[in-house]
Amino acid sequence: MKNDRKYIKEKISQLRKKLLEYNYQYYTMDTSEVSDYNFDKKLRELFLLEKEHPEFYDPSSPTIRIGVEDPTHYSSIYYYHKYKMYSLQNTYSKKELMTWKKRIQKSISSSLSFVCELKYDGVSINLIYKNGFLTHAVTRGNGKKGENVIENVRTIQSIPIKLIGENHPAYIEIRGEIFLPIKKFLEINAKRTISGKNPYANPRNTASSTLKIQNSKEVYKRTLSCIVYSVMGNNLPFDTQYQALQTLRNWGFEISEKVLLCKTYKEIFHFLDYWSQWKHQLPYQIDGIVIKVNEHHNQSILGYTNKYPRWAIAYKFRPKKLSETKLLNLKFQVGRTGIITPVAEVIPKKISGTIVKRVTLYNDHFIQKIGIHYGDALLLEKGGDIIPKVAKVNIKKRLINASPIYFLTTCPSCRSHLIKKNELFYCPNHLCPSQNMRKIQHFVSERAMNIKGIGNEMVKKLYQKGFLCSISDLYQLKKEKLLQIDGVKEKLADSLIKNIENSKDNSYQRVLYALGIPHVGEYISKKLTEKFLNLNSLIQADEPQLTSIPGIGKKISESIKTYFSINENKKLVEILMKHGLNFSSSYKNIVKNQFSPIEGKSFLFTGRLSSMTRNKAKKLVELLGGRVFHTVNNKIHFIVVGKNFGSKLEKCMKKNHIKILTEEIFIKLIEQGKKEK
DNA sequence: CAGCCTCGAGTTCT
DNA sequence: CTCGAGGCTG
Repeated sequence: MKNDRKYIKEKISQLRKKLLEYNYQYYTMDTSEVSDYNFDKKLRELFLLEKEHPEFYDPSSPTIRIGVEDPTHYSSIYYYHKYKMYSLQNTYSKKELMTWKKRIQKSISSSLSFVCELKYDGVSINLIYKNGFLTHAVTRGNGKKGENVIENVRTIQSIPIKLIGENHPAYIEIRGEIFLPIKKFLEINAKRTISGKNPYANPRNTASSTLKIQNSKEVYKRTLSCIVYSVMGNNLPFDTQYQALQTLRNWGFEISEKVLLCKTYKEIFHFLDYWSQWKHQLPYQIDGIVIKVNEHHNQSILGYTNKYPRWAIAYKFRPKKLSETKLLNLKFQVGRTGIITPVAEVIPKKISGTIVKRVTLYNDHFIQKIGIHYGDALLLEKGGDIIPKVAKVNIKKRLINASPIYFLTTCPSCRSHLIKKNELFYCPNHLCPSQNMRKIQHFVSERAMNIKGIGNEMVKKLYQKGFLCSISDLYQLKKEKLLQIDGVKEKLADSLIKNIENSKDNSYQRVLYALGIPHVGEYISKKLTEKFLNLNSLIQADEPQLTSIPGIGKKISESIKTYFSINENKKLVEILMKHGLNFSSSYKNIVKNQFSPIEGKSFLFTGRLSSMTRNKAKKLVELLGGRVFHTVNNKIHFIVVGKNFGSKLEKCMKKNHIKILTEEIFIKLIEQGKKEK
């Protein structure tokens, strides 16, 4: 009996080892010692043994990747990325690429090299390995938080469950792209068509929806692929992008099939031209080329903006086909701030998976630039594959008597004379019915007061019936009025009333944003409510007080002053206060504002710090909600003085309000700031 | 004052 | 996602 167990254990371990090895060979070296048939046979054998002997369970077993694990096993599906997943700055022109290269070269004195990789058109994924084992696979989501799709990702053969080799970092995140080879995509669609289902629009969408299928065995059958391109973590065993790729390959991953390490425009452009010509020969879709600064230390000098790394750019191939449709009608919409937006209504046309009926023309400048006439044949593309955009007009199909488009001179809603400010036309009437309705729609919207059940359509109906003429009417809306709206019955009416009532609990910050003061969005609202703890102090604030907030200048402060000087707005705020909406910051907010040493404060550095780089210091300050400037100005609270400091210190000493800190005190502040958090 | 970055505002469809 | 405006840096 004892021997028997020992034998089984040995057998299981052998099978696991062999399968992992085969798997690696098959998918990375393009050769295999074992046929698919044998591979499956061994896999099945292992599965049966493991099922009979659960005591030998091991999360790294190759069987788990084919989805035999109990799906109820998952913990929560949402997962925060430890390192933010950025998107890439992209460009369609070589000229812009040259500007980019010149720009980054300005901030870097040493010689730069670049790595060019193919940009696979798939779904971004963040693979988390702890001590060499795959533990999570998280979709990009919004860059900070994604969905854990580990069960499905385990079925992907080109992703190792255990990294090859030894001494792997304790924690790493590997970034890659999951995609579906074109051939497989066509097969899946052929099958779907036969069984009467709608075919998928393109391989990318298919890969994306495949990752979300609940049944991992189905996912396994679809044979997704994955390539990886970067590693995040501490003390990584390489210091260039090129080495990172080689390391990834040694760990058992697939990397971009073609990689170029180079220095000059000429080399980069040659790579771009080559692949722009030959991309169709590849068995998968690519939508461009990614160009990255090779050296990690140069990457960290360049750093990141809020959205992208400054050290990388995607050169995208022009979207393949433009879809032609016809301009049927031109509508002018009035936004909540009075901006008039022209929207083209076109013959419905299917473009990469969705039917497009309307497309924005932004403003008059855009219409003139493209040169659109009534009845024109419009060529559409999809910006980022979601929002349709007019690329150009098919001039050949223009009718001889086609008339050019003249922008409106009066508001389509209230007939007021429009005012032109820069490129935009505004309706100046702040009582304009259309603007008014838009304001209500904004007020109830998800990001503002988030009143569920009352969306744009509902507001429109209520507005047209005269039940909802201003924001404040919301809070005296009676059930009997709601019941007069099509499709509203007892149950819905009750829930709407309840949701309106509940919205009174929203924070001051949300309420302020919901008012819709021009130029005051979510971010500025937040800043304002942190500095001015109730509405009264905001109304009474003068310009210098307002502009002392980073991000608020003359225009925004003027807009705020103007808003509260208009009678209707004053009345509105008064009524909302009576209804019990929040017009002061919560206790938590007040405490945060008063006691955090870093949050909301601005720093300036001079001289060299001994315990960290300036870049690191900057990141720490920003992480804790502070700001870092590089030149002396009136918004600075602290100057941190290091070795060999420069003239900035002298300039700061002339300004009485700036506190001078040594490095030690700065570090203490940081420590304290971390504790508060 | 140019150039960069961030924010606000408007938009599409499932 | 995209465009333009506003704010800030150098």
